Amino acid sequence: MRLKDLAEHLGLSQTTVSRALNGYPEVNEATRRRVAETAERLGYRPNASALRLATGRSGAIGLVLRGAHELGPHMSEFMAGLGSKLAEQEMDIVVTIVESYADEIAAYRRAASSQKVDAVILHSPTVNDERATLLSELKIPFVLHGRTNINAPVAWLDIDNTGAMERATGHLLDLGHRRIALLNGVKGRTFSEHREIGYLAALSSRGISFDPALISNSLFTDEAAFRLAQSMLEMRPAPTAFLAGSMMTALGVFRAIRQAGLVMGRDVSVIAHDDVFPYLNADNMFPTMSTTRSSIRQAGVRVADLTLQVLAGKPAEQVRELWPVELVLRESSGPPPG
Amino acid sequence: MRLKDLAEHLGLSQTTVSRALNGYPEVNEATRRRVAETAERLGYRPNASALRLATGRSGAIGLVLRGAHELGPHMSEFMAGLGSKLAEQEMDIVVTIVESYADEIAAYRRAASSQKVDAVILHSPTVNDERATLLSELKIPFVLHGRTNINAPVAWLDIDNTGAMERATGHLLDLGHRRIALLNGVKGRTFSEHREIGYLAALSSRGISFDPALISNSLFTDEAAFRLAQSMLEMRPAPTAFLAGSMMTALGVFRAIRQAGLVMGRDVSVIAHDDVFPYLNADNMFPTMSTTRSSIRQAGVRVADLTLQVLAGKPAEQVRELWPVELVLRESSGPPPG
DNA sequence: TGCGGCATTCAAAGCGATTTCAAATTTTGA
DNA sequence: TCAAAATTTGAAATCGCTTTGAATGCCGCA
Repeated sequence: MRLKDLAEHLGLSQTTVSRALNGYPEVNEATRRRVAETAERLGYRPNASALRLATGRSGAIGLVLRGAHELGPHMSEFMAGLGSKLAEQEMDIVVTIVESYADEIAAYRRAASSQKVDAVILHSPTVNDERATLLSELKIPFVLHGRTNINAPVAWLDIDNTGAMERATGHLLDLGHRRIALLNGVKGRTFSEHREIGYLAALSSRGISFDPALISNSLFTDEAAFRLAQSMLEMRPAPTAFLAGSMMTALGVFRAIRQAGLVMGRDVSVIAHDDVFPYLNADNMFPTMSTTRSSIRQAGVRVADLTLQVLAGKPAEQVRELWPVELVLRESSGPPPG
Repeated sequence: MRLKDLAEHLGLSQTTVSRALNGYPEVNEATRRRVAETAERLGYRPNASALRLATGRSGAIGLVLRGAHELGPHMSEFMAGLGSKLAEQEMDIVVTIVESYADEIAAYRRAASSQKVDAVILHSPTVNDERATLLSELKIPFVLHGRTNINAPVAWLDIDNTGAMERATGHLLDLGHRRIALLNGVKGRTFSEHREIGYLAALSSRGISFDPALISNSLFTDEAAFRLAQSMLEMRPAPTAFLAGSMMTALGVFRAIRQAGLVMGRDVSVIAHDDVFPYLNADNMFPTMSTTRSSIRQAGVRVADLTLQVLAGKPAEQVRELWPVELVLRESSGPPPG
């Protein structure tokens, strides 16, 4: 069923039918109703490719992911938020999986020249993210989930990682902890750097020196966290508290603590960053987990909003949001033993 | 940079340039090289919408997800596999997030009439899945991840859930367990039914009666599993073994066992189904987890393959694959106490 | 020399929508 | 009552590509 068929069926021109369906004013109300009713009854839908070619808009936003590590639980939560908002505008997400960084760059170039998507979401940026630079050079509208320092206006939404870590660390210090381990994300990512800055700020504001051996950088997997926590617990003096970068990390730390014959919340405190996974709830852990909490799904919803604003023409430099992070204290953190 | 511009730049017609780039035979080798080189140098890429309109192919496959529960860790692993294969063909995944079942149906209808995607992947089917029926009526090529019973040929790939559960249950029975709890997926899904069938088959083949109170159905979340396992452990006699539907489920069971003051692998055995998450490894749990193991990411890769075959014209009834499931015994399972 | 055959190239017709510009019809106002 | 204005409709151009069908030039062979 093409527009042409529908028009013939109605005894009208394509022009009029198109206008009727798209809500243009210059069409008789009776005609419009008749068109709408018939289109509905016949199940007419404009051909997506034709519509895109004619309008120049693709009705989709792009997400380029490096398969192995990036399409994990964080990304899927983020996508869930993103998609739920985009669905309201009948837009969808075009996911491109790439192997390498080079492929990722190529994917963006291709996206630009093939006009496959109207905008792109960029995530997990590095401190000076070349992809962001590339996207602005290519003039592809994009919104960054996170922050980066580049010489171009960037629309972004980020959470206050620095503030979150500063408060969590400060809280532990105030409880009397002196050796606090930071299981941070991979080096070079802005959020990792920000978290480290917050951590260091809390220490230095209380005049406490820091031990580089207590800071580690890794992926947020249960396994990596277990190994790191285990080896840190063998240090003498051992850390009395851990800051875990994600809930997966917390699971690994938890395991290491148990295996060392210690009890979380009594012998060792843990505060984890919680991106609010529906299937892994800090409140339902045992003991319940103290967290710095910020919903990544909500962030996805909002990033979708911002993307729509950017597409509507709002200048990138006016699109920036920094979200506060809650510190939620539960059983896994307390004063150090002794 | 349009084809027209490129053609003018080269002093050739659009026809020749198009043919040169698309590898048609009737073009001079020297010309082809010149075209290819210039296109590369100028960074020409065909406009995706125009190409799609002209060829009738959209270069994308669709995935419709109900936001909240479906876009979880399982789906993201599956997508990672799917996408890595599709990327080789420069195809991408169009993700549509919907709220309700009605929205999902509408999304398929829209996909059909707008020709937004070349094919669709259907997942987590029910025993008689109406969506599958709809898709075959709409004549949208699709591949099912899982199985369903409908009156139409369906291309599918599934794992042998029945066999897996039968073996796992049989193994526990042979170790001497008599009260084995099954924490199954939600009722109505084919995989849940298959697992229950396998479970029951193992019991009945050994002449052991089954207690319906030991079977539960829920989402695969840590929280639901915890609650269910907890209440089962309060039964008298309590189950001495658990079959956990996923690694998330296993985490909840693990927690319930601990909270009851019991030790996993000694007082209570657990065998979990493992979809092989890179961030949550059965080998790295404490104790290490016995599992029925089948990589969901690999399944994604293969489903992509099958989809391409279907698009190439292979009849759906010839596309069906049943994958065996490994039983991997580790520390979390052993003979019952006493 | 003339002609069929081959290798190349091109002009133009789609693909299915939107949109410009013009035409037809109805309403309005003096 | 009639011209002007407003309303409503339509023909045709356009978006950027592929593909059909025709044309061009060159070669070898009788």
